[in-house]
Amino acid sequence: MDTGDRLLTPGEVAALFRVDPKTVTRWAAAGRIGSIRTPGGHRRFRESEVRALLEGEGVLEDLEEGPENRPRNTGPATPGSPGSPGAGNMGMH
Amino acid sequence: MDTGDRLLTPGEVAALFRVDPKTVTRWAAAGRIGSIRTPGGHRRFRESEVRALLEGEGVLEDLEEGPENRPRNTGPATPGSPGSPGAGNMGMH
DNA sequence: CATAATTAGGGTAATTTGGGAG
DNA sequence: GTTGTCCAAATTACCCTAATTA
Repeated sequence: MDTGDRLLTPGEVAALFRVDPKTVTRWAAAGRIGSIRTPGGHRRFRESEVRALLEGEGVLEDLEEGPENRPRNTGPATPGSPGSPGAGNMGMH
Repeated sequence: MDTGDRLLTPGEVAALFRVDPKTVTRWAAAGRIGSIRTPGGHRRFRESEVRALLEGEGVLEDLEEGPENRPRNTGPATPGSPGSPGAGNMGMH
């Protein structure tokens, strides 16, 4: 079961999300994303978790391995993403 | 499961932490991780200790939003947990 | 004993960390 | 409330050659 337990560096995650590494660090500090710390203090993120966050909730099994991005969903109209119950963690008011 | 008393090579530990073998060696040199030296001078690390350090924060609790996903494992607690004998790591500064 | 792969050692660049302010 | 950039410091990654391991 290779769920992709590879660990990613903050820079890798930042590049995936198109944000600054500092922002990724803040997500980890806020507990919004799991992080593994090296004995030296640096953080490592799980590829599977990052992918899950990137996909929102698409539980598709796509094992791509190429730099190219898979073509968009050949499906019909855009599903929109109305649901996205998200639920997650936000709010905190 | 065995407590993992096997000895791992720097390369193995490096792959687990997604770091360079040199970095693992540096951890051992800094006393951040216990290391066993071979008569030749190479270092070996304990699987149990490495796993203990690998325990990251992660999102242990379910933080999902999918109504159809609930791999809740109410199984009995794991008896006989790894006692991690002797391993008194914890490098504090 | 010989070969291939890994590891150790030193040194320098790149990345990451943490806090502060916009 | 979140994100991006500034700073200084620490940690990590890659370069090399020699020794050890398998």
